[in-house]
Amino acid sequence: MPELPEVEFAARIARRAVRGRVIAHVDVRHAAQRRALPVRAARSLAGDRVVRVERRAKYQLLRLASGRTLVVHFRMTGDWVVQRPGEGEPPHARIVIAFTDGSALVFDDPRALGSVTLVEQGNDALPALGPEATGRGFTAAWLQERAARRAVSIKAALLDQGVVAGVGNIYASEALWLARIDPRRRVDSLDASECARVVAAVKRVMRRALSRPARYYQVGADQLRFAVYDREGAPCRRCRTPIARLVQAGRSTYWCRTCQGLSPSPRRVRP
DNA sequence: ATAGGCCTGGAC
DNA sequence: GTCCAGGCCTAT
Repeated sequence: MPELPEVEFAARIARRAVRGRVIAHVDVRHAAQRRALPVRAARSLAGDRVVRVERRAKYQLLRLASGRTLVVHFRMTGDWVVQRPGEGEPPHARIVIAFTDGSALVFDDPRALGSVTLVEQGNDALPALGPEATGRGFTAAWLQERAARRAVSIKAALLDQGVVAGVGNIYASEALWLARIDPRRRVDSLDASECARVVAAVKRVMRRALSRPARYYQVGADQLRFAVYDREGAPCRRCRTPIARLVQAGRSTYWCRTCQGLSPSPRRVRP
């Protein structure tokens, strides 16, 4: 589900639910999660306190009073469930962070691909990341510089977290449609004005998503949220051409062959 | 640059 | 049963 806007939304939920609370115990319920958070590490969390919750790209950082950091990544299907005292657990509870007041923050993750890791004070909590997709540092000049002589598509470049952080497969397609850029274009073939269009479009789709707190993505649900994603065969909102799907680097890309053609000047048809 | 792996559930 | 899925890492 989650790209930058959804993770931001989740971080706000976590912030409200856990800031200042003292951890009673942390239970790791799924063997796969134990690779990232071994039993020893989980056990060491008892008695620590969450002092604040930050977000960077698709990561959430739970800063602890001990100076350590819990780094959370939702991957495909992770999410928080806030559990009040006495409430039951969600069906796919993978990691339960229980607090001394009886409440809990539950990492719910059907596919169990997400991760929670404990990073000691002084160690890097995160890998190298490009500027935030919504940030001032993400500019046409930056994109062009990072794209120089790279033989990847613009679509793949947008998914590269070292180029721009927080964009995922859905909003990459959405942004390229908005910018009217063919997703198959080599990123180093974009000129300055095309880069500027892409950057503006990424920021626009991110901000739009941030302004409507849609927490979940569900296949087939709420088609109105997306212009092209998961709309193969449905009419383009600009020109009525059926939306096409292609696979790039193993991921689906949705696009409009007319609006996003390699040649300039797409025709526009009144809706 | 691409395929495969991690996992499970839902759609078909 | 088979195929597909919003992410990211590793190996080829």
